Amino acid sequence: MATGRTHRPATRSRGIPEATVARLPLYLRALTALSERSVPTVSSEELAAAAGVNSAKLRKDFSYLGSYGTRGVGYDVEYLVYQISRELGLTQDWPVVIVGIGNLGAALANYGGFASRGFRVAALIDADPAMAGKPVAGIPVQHTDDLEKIITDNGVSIGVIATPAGAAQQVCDRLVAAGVTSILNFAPTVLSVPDGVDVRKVDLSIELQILAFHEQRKAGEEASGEAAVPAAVTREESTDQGPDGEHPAVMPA
Amino acid sequence: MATGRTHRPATRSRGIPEATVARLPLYLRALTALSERSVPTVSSEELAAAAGVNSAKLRKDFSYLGSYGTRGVGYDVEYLVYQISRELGLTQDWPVVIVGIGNLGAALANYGGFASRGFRVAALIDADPAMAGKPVAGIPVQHTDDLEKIITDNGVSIGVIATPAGAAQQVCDRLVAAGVTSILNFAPTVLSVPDGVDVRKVDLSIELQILAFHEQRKAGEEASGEAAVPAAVTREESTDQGPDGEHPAVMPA
DNA sequence: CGTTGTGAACGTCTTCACAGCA
DNA sequence: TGCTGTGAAGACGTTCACAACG
Repeated sequence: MATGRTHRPATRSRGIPEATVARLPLYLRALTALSERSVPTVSSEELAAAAGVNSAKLRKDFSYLGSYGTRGVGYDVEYLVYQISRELGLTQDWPVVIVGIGNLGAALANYGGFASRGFRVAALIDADPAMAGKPVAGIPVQHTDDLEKIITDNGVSIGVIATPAGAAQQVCDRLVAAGVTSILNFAPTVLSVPDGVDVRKVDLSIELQILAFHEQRKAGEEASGEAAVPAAVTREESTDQGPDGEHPAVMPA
Repeated sequence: MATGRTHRPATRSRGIPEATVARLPLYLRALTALSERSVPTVSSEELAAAAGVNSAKLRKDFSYLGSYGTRGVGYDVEYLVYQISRELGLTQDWPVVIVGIGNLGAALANYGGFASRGFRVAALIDADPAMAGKPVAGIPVQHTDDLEKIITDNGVSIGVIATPAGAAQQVCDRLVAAGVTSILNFAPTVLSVPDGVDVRKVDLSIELQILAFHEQRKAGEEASGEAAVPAAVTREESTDQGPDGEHPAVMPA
């Protein structure tokens, strides 16, 4: 068990809302696609459709960044790409280390989506001595012993943990001690980090469990009068919900 | 561009809040760990710490499931494991197909976290004829041509898409047409699905971009009076935020 | 005229604080 | 007494609807 809590008064100052930040990469991706097709301007309606959100939300999001649109016309694609990139900090280069080069770590190392944004895989690190020196995605794997030196030498501030759950906290502690202040955690563990360090987690099995929950709901209601939906096409995340009266009978074990 | 929108009035009926559903897997994992250590009961405070949330939130979450605790004592670990599993639909077996057996797909096939919950990898599917028959994680890869038959024969309702972005929508359409109603999408694309189909997406580069945003903020404020924090340990997601006055000067391209 | 930018209304999620119960 | 369960308050996020403006 860890030490004291700092209570964190959630001083969300005059910054961009977290929900908006989480959508900026989506907009950026849609805009990049438009840019590649040499589309010069785009309306909030069109861009929203491409990003899978509704247009009011998109306009509100953009309003936090500034007034980058032209009334009656829309947004200049190139300009917006630049502004969002800058806001996200992607105009600079972020060296990243990946720790744990198993199946997942290797997949991450090979993933093209990193390099295309400002991320550069500076090093791959694994605890298995047999892996050392072997190239994965063209980058030689280095041993965990050298973790601190690798972080320092490369000025790494973002680390990706793709180790088994048991090793994750220890790796995390070492990353943080060496100067990493942002961590993307793929291991199914809750990481304890000092104040000022950001952790985001991606848990594959959690996503499936959430789907299972909704799937179960659907199955339980298939007989209900509901089938009258005209099979229209919506975008993403339907979170469909027919009427359901009660909790399914609470009976003690 | 897709067809009409159905507007979806967000009829979140008398169900469990989505935010709560998203945390149930976390509680379940923490509880499973306690169960393995044969801990009989746990307080909201302890369990909350183990799951990385605060205790008020946890109690509120559990209150949506029913009154499963004992005042003055806490929660019975085994009983809660059962109740949450049932609520999530994990007491039944969910056959899952993974489409796109590249680095990521292989990592997913090998991921132990699926089998341990109620998920069973029923089939691996890839478009590359050279992959056909080759076993990955002990399961022979099958060709995309047989997708519909595989779905039907195995009664699959949950599909995982780990293909390149370009193939994702097409694969999605075929999955849905064959009867899949829940999709976990790893491809960096917005999927269009009919009403009643759930899509959840995991985008590795988006998570990194969100980290970069916060990282940039930290760097911009390092000189501010702030360093006086007593290095206390908090849990997860600090979302640290020092004071920041202005948007960084809006200058046209 | 068409589209942005935004106040105001609304809904959802989190946190507080304490009554109620074992 | 100690911990759960929950109303009430507050923060946050989304949507509406329209004024502002190129």
